[in-house]
Amino acid sequence: MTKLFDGIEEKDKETLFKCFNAVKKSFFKDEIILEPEQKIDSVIYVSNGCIKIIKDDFDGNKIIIDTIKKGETFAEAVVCSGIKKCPNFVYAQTDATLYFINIEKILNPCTEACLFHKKLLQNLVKSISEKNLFLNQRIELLTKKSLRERILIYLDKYKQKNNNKIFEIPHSREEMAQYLGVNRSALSRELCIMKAQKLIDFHKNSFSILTN
Amino acid sequence: MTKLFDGIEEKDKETLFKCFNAVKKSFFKDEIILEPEQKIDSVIYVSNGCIKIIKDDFDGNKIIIDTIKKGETFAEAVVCSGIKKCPNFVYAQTDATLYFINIEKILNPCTEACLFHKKLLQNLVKSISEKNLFLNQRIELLTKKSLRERILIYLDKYKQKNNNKIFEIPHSREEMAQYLGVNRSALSRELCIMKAQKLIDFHKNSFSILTN
DNA sequence: ATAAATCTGTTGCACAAGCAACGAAAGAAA
DNA sequence: TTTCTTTCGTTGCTTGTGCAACAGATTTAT
Repeated sequence: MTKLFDGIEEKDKETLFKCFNAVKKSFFKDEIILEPEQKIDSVIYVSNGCIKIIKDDFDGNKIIIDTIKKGETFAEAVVCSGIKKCPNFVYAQTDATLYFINIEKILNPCTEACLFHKKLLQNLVKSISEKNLFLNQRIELLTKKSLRERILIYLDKYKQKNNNKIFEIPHSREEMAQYLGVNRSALSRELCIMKAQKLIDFHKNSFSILTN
Repeated sequence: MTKLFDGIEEKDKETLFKCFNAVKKSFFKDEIILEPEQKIDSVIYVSNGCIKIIKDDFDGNKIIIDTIKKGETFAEAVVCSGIKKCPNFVYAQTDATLYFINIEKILNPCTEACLFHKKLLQNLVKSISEKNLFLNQRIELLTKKSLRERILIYLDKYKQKNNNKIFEIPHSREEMAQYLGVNRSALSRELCIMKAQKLIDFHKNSFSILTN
């Protein structure tokens, strides 16, 4: 995935942040950064630490939407779409330092000659587009009716990514179930059936697909 | 939804197309415009007619992904993401005239003084972002386990859009089922049960939610 | 090392929803 | 009008998967 500041060096970031009048804020572990419905008009850059985005279901279920790590940004789509209301809770997973960069500053040419502005805009477009494709893939998966189909699509994705017979998945079973939109124990059951039928093999998070 | 040329007048479009060296092509009804895996590096503007994007399932199921009408563009996300391979079939639903606009031309500042370039870039970012949010909403819906929940989320969406007790939905039952990721007859069954339980009411495509 | 907590697999049960097949209603065509 | 086509509702049957509850395994904390 392309990041907003890809291809821009650390020292140049400083220049950009100044040019953008970016606001620096620090948060302690578990502190709330944003709440649902809160107004937001900035892309947020994680300079240090790690934050998590959590969806609070009506039913009280808390689902981790995403984890944003050092050097990454988030909220691009929300602020660029003009909605400008935070759809989820955002917590600090660790102590964290963030930069809030007003989106208007990014979208409008800077008065000073700002060399990296063009690159930044292109990164913005590219990263949102990539996210878009990712979401499309997930929708395709979620519209499959059988759990087995979903599992196979999921595994195939990580097989291609690792490009190896044996590959690692980055999720726990619970997370995987969440991604596939199914019940954890049902997932566990189906995985074991597939293993018994010699369709796949796995040990912990190492998987392989046994096609003939 | 924001369109790529929102806020840009017809006569100015001409200027832009020239500035971009856009390629004009015409297609007859049912002609194939793009095939899966085909290389693509242009955003496509539908100047006349109407085209449809169709996903060809391994199983042979054909699913209409989207319909693009006169004045709209498509393929933004694919070409901006750098994938640059068409993921689906694209057909002409009617006779159609299209403009192919190379994405590099859009992303890079024009040598000539092109007044609308900035606006165009901002539209691009906004429209992809909006699409992004739309996809997120759909994912949220698709991860609901019960059909009833999905129906209610779906209806609520169109209720808010129409902002009226009685509102229209833009899908046939088959399309609605496809959007919800469920079986059509199961959808029909559940809708009627909900009507019997006085949770909702509907006649053809007019719906209302009977909350107390 | 021991205890506590978390993660993963296992199983029985219930039921929501898939599927197929058909008929009624509505709309289009002749 | 009549006929054909498409859409929608209806129903019986079947099954995949949700859910709950527990057990074993693994990891983390004390």
